[in-house]
Amino acid sequence: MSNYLVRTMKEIQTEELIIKTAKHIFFFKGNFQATTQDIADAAGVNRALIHYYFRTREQLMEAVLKAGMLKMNERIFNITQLNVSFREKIKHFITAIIDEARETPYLENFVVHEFNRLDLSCVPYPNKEYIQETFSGFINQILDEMKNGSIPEIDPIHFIINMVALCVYPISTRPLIQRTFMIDDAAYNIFIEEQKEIIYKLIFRE
Amino acid sequence: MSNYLVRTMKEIQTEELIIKTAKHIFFFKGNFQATTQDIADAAGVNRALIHYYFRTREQLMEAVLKAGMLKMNERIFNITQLNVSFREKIKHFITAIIDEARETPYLENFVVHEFNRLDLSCVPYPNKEYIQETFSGFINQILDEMKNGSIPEIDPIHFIINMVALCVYPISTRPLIQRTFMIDDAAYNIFIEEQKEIIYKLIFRE
Amino acid sequence: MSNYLVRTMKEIQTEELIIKTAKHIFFFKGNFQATTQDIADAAGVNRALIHYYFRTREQLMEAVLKAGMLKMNERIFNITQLNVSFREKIKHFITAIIDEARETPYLENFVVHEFNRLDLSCVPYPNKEYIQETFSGFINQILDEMKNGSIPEIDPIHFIINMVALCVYPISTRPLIQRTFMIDDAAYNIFIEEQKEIIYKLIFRE
Amino acid sequence: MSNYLVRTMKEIQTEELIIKTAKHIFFFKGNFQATTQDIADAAGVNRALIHYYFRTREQLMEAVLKAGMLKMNERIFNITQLNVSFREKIKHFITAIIDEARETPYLENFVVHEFNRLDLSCVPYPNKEYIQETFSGFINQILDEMKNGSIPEIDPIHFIINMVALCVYPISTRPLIQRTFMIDDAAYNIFIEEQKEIIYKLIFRE
DNA sequence: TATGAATGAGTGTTCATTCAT
DNA sequence: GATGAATGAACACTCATTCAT
Repeated sequence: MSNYLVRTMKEIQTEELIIKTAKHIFFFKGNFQATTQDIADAAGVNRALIHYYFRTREQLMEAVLKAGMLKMNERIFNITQLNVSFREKIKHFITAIIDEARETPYLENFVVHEFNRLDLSCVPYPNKEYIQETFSGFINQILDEMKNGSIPEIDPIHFIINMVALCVYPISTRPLIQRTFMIDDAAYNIFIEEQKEIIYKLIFRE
Repeated sequence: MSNYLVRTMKEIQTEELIIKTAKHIFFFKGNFQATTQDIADAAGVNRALIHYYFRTREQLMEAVLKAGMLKMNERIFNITQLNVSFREKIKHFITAIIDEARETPYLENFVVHEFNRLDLSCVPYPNKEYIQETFSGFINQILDEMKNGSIPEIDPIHFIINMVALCVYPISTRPLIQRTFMIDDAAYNIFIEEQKEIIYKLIFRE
Repeated sequence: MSNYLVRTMKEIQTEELIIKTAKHIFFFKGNFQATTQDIADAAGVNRALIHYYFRTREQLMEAVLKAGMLKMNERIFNITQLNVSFREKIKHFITAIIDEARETPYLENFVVHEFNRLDLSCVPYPNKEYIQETFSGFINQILDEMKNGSIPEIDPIHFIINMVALCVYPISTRPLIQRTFMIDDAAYNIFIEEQKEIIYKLIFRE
Repeated sequence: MSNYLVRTMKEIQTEELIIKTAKHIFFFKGNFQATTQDIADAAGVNRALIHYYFRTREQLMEAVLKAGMLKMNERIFNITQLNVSFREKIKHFITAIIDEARETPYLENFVVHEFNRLDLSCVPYPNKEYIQETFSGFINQILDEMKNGSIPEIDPIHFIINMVALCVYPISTRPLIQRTFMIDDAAYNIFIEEQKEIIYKLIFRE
């Protein structure tokens, strides 16, 4: 392998390591106030390296935010691309969102938090066509299912948001729920697995 | 009125003003990084007064956190105390939670955020008996309704959490949803009102 | 004295102390790279106090720069206001500039240095009328003297600048000259006193 | 040509390029705070190369300072070596100093600045004999001219310094003067050319 | 020779906190 | 009770410097 490639790989590795660590801190740990030192320590690198690769904390945050938004878009995009029955799609969707939310329980909160903190004009608007393209097929399928009566007739946006709400909310508020109802970690994992089934049944009125 | 009383009233007023302002910043604005200066400015008081009344920022945060948890408990407690039919109770519950969530959209996120930040041992455990007392009547009522088939038979905890999820999630993630689906403020308010109806129908399978 | 006045005086004292120290460091010591810590140490105050009063280092620098420019303007203004003969005026001017330059040997260099560093548009332009008003009387007097032959006929601007050059240059480049010609401090002070006489004689061709 | 020679030439070229660029930044631009990155960027080389050739920033500064002092010495030395009449010598001197000062307007300021910054013991003392050798002929010539009355009788050191002052000061304080008297660039160039004539006439009382 | 990656020391700045009044 | 002044600790960020290649 040439020197060039070795260097490039090293660079990418460290940069990747930093952003991966930052994502873990923000999305998984939910420590929105994490300092550059916190991130550097967690990544096992020198604090100045964060500035070497991202110049400012803010630019790192932007990179993390963009990655977070991309992750959310992909979550929906992936499911809409599946070539299976509607019921199968929904089953996959629920499982995928819940399982991913366990890995990044504070993803949505972080994104909302950054939206509040930033001048929203800084955050690039989603491409309207891309969104429509991504959703239109899925939304049409939802409308079809409503017509044939397998699911209740409501605005498909409500349908999607409610489905996501039922998946994500119990995970993003997990510490709160566990304390309120005094559920331990093991029990909560079971609780979440049951939730998958419950959401599915709720949607299809079984 | 004696000087003593005047001072006391002033004290209470200022202390209340500070905590009220802090709650607004944390629960409504979602600015979890707010500095004591931010809070003092918003309250129109001198920064040092915050320390006069609360000693440290951390103790103010604790007071806000406790107020937040109390607010959430009361939300549920109030509804359980209503002497109306189950369907009416649920209708009230949905309306109350959604309307309150609009006033404090980041209440849950803030509490979770503080749980993550703090050594959990610092936060006083909820009184098990109090929780049971509060919920038991409501849970029994839910179980009754399940038995007579008006709502699906699931763990009542799931039932409550899902109902709250459907109410709170669309409000706490409002900025995210508005951007993703390009919904403006006016349309979103209508969206939320529709959501009340949709949740009710979803619960009672109408 | 009322509390208000005491506090105000304290504030002004410290703020004055900081800027006075900064002026000493920049104008007298010529340490243009002085850090806020250097200034704070020299003033015997906490570094954060500099930010308390001036918010940023840059704003302190601006205040110092403005004070420096004012000082230079006043130097010329004061001399033009004297109600004495032209020869007396020049004698006063030379003495005043040299004596002041000894107290602030790097004043001009500092101002030029800041001009180079800053976007010049930030530095407020001198008021053309004010400058004209200040100089016009003096310039007319110079022109009169030229007409009656007591001084050589040149552009009065040249006359003024050259006079200042002869006063300031030997002081602002003092370390350089002392080393080049191996002159010790005592000898240099004598040298400067002689210079006063020499400039006067050079101007009036005595 | 052998590899060795190629490397050596490249080495010298790059080293020369760096110091030439540094001199330009310090002597011409007057940016005394220039970082190694600033210098590297201006030279179009990698920042680490500066350390490869000069080990530390300080050693580069020393090299630049030495070059600056040498430049100033040569300026005087060159003129003393000319085999022309005293008046011609002075005419050359004035023109040479002013024209060179235009190319390195901050040379003197930089040297003084470094003298202030450094422990003076670091900067090598000028060789007394060399200075005497260089100046003695010139000084004797000045003394001769004083005796025959073509120039006023003053300490020759004063004579030299004042002549340099009149040449250098209007250039080193150029931004300050231009602003004070609101002179544009074109007019200032004319101003400087006039100054050459004025200094000559002032010295010889014409 | 040349360079990107990496680091420790330092710099401006902010902040919670304390104190005298 | 209320406030401006003052401070130490922490923060993001910069910079000269080193090192492996």
